[in-house]
Amino acid sequence: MQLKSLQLFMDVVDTGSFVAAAERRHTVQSNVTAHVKKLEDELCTQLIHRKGGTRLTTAGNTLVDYARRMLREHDDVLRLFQGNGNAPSLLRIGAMETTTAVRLIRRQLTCPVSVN
Amino acid sequence: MQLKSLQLFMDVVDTGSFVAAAERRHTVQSNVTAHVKKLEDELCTQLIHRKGGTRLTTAGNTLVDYARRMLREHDDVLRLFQGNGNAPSLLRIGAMETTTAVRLIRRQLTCPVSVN
DNA sequence: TAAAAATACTCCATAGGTATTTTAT
DNA sequence: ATAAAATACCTATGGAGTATTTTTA
Repeated sequence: MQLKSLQLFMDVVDTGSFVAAAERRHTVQSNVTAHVKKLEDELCTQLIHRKGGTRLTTAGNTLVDYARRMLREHDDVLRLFQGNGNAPSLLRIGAMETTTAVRLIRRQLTCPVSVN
Repeated sequence: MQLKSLQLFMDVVDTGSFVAAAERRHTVQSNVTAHVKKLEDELCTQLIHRKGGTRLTTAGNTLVDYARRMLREHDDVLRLFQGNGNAPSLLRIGAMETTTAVRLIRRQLTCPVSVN
């Protein structure tokens, strides 16, 4: 089971549709379908009725409670760790050439870095 | 962040070494290293000191609390959903030919299925 | 020098995407 | 007829493994 699947599942629950959930998470509908389906396979139960607008099954309703708690913990730990002690909060980047700047922003920045 | 990473992180914490954690989870040491490293990258902090036997950093100690809660919820939901109502609890497989039986057990069984 | 962890690399599963088909209003 | 979900298919990322190198008691 993946947190990402639970997240997408909750997005479907919140928005009421797979399409809307995909938009909210900046992904595509088929990806949402795949994640929910995987959850359903893992738990061997249908979680969402797909007729006449999405509606939670009993099992789905049960899962919601657990998903909320787990995702809440996840959010908490992320918020706690970002902006922690030794990590510099300021990122300054300088470049002489436009092309260089373009190359700089192509690098995926994960941890905050200071360039002096 | 993945639950699997948190699980392996906790295994290191519990066993005191990457090698032992790998054995416990039936995987390899380099995999444990990769998962813990990924967590450290995501949180931009070192979680475990690797000198003189593994020892938690302050950040690692903080993470332990969250990891425990999340993994506990995960275990709970799995236990709750296995052995649920409509899923048959008995699996019976029959085959006339040895080769057929061999092919049968090659199929990864996820949800419980009854074959009559 | 004998362990444990890091690193380099390979391979394969699968997540994420596009395009299409099916289903239901 | 149209909007949403399922399905088929493709590609690329990254997880899991082997082998090796570094590290440190």
